[in-house]
Amino acid sequence: MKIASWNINSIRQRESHVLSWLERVQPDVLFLQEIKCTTEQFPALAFTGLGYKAEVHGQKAYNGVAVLSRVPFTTSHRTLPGLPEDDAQARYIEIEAAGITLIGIYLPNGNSGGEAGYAYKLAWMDRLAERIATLLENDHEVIITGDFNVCPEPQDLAPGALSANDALVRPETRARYRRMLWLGLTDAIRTLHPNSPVWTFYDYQAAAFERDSGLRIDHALLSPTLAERLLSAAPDKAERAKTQPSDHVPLLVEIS
DNA sequence: ATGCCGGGTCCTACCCGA
Repeated sequence: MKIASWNINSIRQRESHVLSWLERVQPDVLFLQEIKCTTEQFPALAFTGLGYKAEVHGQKAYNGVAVLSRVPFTTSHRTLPGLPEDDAQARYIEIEAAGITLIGIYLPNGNSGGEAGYAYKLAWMDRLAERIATLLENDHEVIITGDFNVCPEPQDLAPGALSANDALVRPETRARYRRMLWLGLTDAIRTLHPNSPVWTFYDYQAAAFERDSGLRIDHALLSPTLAERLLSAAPDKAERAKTQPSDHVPLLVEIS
């Protein structure tokens, strides 16, 4: 089973990129983040032709997540359980397919909106850990993938790419990421690439891609029995070299 | 480089991303 994630930075700008990537890679499930459109504006029909059914949680202008699946699935949640009822940010989608709970997230960046913006990020991470704990307590097999906006460790950012107090690397951010690992989840990409730089994002500015100056902020976390079935996990760097790319590259995880 | 690009929208100067 091939499970993928991609922060696409506007699906309307990059529909053709997604279509060609689906044709080439043939994932069973692809989670998308930052679709930057409403549910109604999402080009679901374009993917139906390739055999993918879409579930979309859109929002005007910002955020927005979706999942495309060519295997049968049911949708269990479109918002992160535990968040306030009036939270309108489209950042979470959870489905059941092939006996697995699959979660796609666009975790808040936390650098805008001052301390309140950062507190929102931390609260979101707390609710996410609670959701994962509940699923694991109920013996679900779980994969959670998406744009986490977290560089888990110092080797997860190129030298000089971020300041020490950036919300992606602050100690409180990293502590909450570690808490998810300590619940029993495995970081699929780092587990299979323990000692090499792995980037999933390259800034559009200052020729970051050409300088190989990136961040590892998109992740795939697996529950224990899924981790035992892990075959491969890697970002698809070639997508970033294409014309008008997203600033993130797709991740692909393969499970036996 | 606390925004150098590249999305978005109150259509055009400004907000946001990482």
